Amino acid sequence: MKNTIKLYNSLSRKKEVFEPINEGFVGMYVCGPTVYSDVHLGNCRTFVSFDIIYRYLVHLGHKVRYVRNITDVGHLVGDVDTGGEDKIAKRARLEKLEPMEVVQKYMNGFHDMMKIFNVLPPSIEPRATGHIPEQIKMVQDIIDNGFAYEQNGSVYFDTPKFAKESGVYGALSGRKIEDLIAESRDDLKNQGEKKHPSDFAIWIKADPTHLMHWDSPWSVGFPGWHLECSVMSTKYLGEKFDIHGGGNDLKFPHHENEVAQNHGACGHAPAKYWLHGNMLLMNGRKMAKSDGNTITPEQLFTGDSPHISKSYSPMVLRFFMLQSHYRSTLDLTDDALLAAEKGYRRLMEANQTLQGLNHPGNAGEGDLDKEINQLITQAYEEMNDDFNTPKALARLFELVSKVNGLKGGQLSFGEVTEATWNNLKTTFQIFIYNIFGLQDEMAASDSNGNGVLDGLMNLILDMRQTARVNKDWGTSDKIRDALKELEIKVKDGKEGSTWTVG
RNA sequence: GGUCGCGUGGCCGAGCGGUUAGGCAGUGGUCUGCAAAACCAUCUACAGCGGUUCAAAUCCGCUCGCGACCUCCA
Repeated sequence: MKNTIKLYNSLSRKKEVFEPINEGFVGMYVCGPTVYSDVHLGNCRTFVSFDIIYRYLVHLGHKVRYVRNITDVGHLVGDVDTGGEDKIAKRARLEKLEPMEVVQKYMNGFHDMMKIFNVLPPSIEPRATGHIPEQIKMVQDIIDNGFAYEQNGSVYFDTPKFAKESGVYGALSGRKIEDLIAESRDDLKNQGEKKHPSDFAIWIKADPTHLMHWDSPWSVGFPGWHLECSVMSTKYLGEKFDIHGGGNDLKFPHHENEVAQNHGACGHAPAKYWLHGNMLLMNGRKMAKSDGNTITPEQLFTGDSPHISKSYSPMVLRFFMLQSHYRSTLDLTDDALLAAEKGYRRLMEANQTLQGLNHPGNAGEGDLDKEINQLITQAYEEMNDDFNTPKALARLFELVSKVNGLKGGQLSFGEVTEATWNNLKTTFQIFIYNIFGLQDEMAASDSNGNGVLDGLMNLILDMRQTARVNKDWGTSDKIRDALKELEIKVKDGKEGSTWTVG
């Protein structure tokens, strides 16, 4: 199967054929979280989106080095000029903890949540504080190249100069250089140490009370936000790498400034393809920590929120996210989650059916065989087209109907070859588990000794079957109703009854 | 104010010039002791007004509504 991927490059604003810089190898950098508070759902959506992209690239056989950073210094609340405080330092002050304790605490929480959502860990997860010498070096390089200046111990990136000389500033976020330059007139009074309002700090002199600081040629201070990503992507992926990803809201200023820094230090752009995930909305508005419009993952899992009527499992959320394209906004509502939950179950149950159903052999090839193979091919084509998970999912659901039809006898195995059937089995496993990264939360048995449960259920369903054969409907219905109370659903099929939890 | 994007059927959500997206919900059937599940069929669409085209949800213009970024955010 030929798999040429097309992906939407934010830089060119169009879909491009993906051609790795080094055939067979892919370098991908995704901006990770600033660990100053609990992760919220919006973050999770971004990381799930890139997890699927990562998984798909790996599935296609690329050797992917996936770098996702942890920002643990430099990210300010507000702006340098207005006395912005480092987010981690502020939190440390408020919680009376060491900054590194804050970092550890929320980083652990972040990792736990990623695991809950079945997001694979990156190949390298570098931290800003672990790369201070490298950041100092890059600041120096940028100064040496004439794109930064020192001012009272802080170092600022000279955006007008860079914009004029490189012609690339603003290209990613669609900002016009003329507008940036023109800005200077109006905001002249508020620019503090900066020569121009759009200049940004790459090294910040720490005031004496600041909890995190390092020696540098300019001052005892700390690196500016944006710099860590330029430094760490360069260090682990090289000056030029394939994919840089992140949330839409990072396009400006974060990514724009990152590009500027890389240019300023190395003379060229860092990433070939820029991918941006779109925002998770709630009630039609961006879900953000900064205002109240938010729901935590924990609240979703427990149902403890005025926005939802019940609890939803992590995989229902993951499925919900798969149903929209990563570049589209996704509106979280209770109705949508309810629908996603049912869809998720239908998919997983069909997969259980599929895996447990063996081809009877002696079959020919018919239209159905062709349809199945075509749908499988299409599912891949959808993924190749800018990782279109909703469309790929749609193809899978069409296959679900085929599987159920074959199980229920509405469709005939006589039209499907054994090879196709086995291919279908494999394809489902690959898509559901390897690519989409879903987990089967309803599987009857898991690691902790559910052999006992299986045994009990077999016994109970066997007794109910006896009652049914004897037309003792009272007993059989009583068993079914009682199990339903325990959240166990019994489904009567032609070859006996099956059950699912939840 | 500047920049960008969006408005699809009861809900979510694909589509980007001509074909059934898909999920959930609804309706009618099949199956079933009944129910559930499953299968089959089926009803609600492309914000409004113009234009381009043989053909527009899809391209262009205008109007209305919404959102994001421009300040910390994934």
